[in-house]
Order: sequence, then structure tokens, then C-alpha cells
Amino acid sequence: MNLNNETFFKMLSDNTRLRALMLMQRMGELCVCELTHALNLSQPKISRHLAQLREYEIVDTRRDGQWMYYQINSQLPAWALGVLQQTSSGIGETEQFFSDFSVLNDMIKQTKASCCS
Amino acid sequence: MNLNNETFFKMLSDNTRLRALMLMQRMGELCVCELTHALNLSQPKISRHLAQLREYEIVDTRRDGQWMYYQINSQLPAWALGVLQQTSSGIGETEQFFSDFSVLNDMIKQTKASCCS
DNA sequence: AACATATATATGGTTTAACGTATATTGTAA
DNA sequence: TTACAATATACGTTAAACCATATATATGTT
Repeated sequence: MNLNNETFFKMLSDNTRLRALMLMQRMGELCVCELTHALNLSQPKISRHLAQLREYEIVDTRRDGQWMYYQINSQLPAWALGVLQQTSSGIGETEQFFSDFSVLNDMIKQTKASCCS
Repeated sequence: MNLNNETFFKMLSDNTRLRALMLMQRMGELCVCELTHALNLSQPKISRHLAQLREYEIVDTRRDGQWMYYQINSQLPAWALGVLQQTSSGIGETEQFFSDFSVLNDMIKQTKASCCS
């Protein structure tokens, strides 16, 4: 794939996108409503940021019925995957991100199945 | 030190700053005129971007006479240094960056000493 | 002191990015 | 076909980033 460095870092430079990516990095694929809930942000806001990540092929998507699942694009160059990995292990335990994970995990436990109520 | 993730990636998301950082990553400390020459950009433009990098403590500086030397801040959190390292090894050989290194190396050879003519 | 070199900052204009709100699309189920 | 749930997009506004040009500061030299 063809990744532009500047674009790649621009995608990481917004906190909403970074939080979403960190969740995907750790949890694998996630649907929009899971992200919306975990990050506690409006659906259009999440959706617009995810559209950008998809446009630049940082993530790829899979539709399952009404749900659209997003995950980090495994075809990214190794160095870019490394950056995401390094970032995740470096900041995954900071308050902000730790809280995101908790909210998401609680949600998953409650609904038993994968997605929103 | 206290590094904000969003800010860190914002600093990497501009091509001028990224090119400068990649040069510092590989070459160690560099003065403004070396960067100006290697990147072939106007002095105020370089200077403004370096000021941002310094403001957010991505780089630190050392004055030597008229020259101001910039280098990557070794006090950055390990994950951030890792990101820079990973990025450097991942994109250092792409055309743009390779060319920057060549120009800088030619310059250093010519002037024998460290800095500008 | 006067001047030159290296670097930094200020100003004003232009472009890009983000946001909230409203609305459209797509799929499912009755 | 109507209704609903999940997701995507459009529109208008606000804020932030970047740039080129001009000017200021700091250091060194004569």
C-alpha cells in the first residue's frame, strides 16, 4: 500500500482518532456504536473521523448487517504498525486511555453479545 | 517530562518538521543553517518550526556562538523515542528523506568543519 | 562603534481542519 | 410498505495552522 508519512501522522494527531485507534489496537475490530459509547462522543463526530481513517487506509472496514466494523489495516507498512504498537504500549495505561478501555469492557460484558443494546 | 500525545503527533504531522526530525534522528545535533540548507527552505520557515518543536520539548537546543544547535530531546518518554526511531528506519530511505541526507552530507564534506560558509 | 552573520519573531493573509446540527442512506424487521 | 436502528454525509461556522515578507535580536569581527 501507499502511505504518506505526513498524512499518517496527521491521522494520529487528533485525540478522537488516536483514542479510537488505541481501542482498535488493543481490542481488534469495533463497530461505530462501540466507539461512540466508549469515547462518549457524538455519532456523527466519530463517523466523520472514522471516514478519514478509512479514506487514508489507516483502517479497513467490514459490514455486518447494520453494523460497520473498523479495524487497523494490517496492510500498513511495518514501521507504521510499529508506531501504533509502540504508542499503544506507551500510553495505553494513561488515565484517558485506560478509562476508554474500561468503559468499552463494561459495555461488552453487559451486552454479552458483541454490540449495542 | 510531560508529553501530550496529541501534541507529539501534531509535531510529526508537518512535513517540514518531520524532515528536520529525521535529519536530527540520524545525524544528531544540527544548526539552523544546516537544516535550512538541507531542506532547501527559507530560514524563517525553518526557525518557526524549530521553535514549535522546542516549545513542546520535542527537541532541545544549545547555543554555540552565533549558532543554535537543535537535537531530539533525549528526555522524551521511551515510547516517543521509539516512534521516532521506528519512523526513521521505516522512511529514511524513501526518496524525499534520502535526498535530504545527501544534501546535508555533501555540505558537511565541503565545509570540512561543522557549519555554514 | 559600525557592520556582518545567524537566528528569531511579528504581521497579515490564506488554507485547512474541526465542530454541531440537520438530514440522508442502508439494512432489518414487522 | 412502513417503521426503526445503525451509520454516513452535508452545511455553515469557528478556530487553528501555515506561509511569505519584513523586521528584530544576538553574537562576533573589524
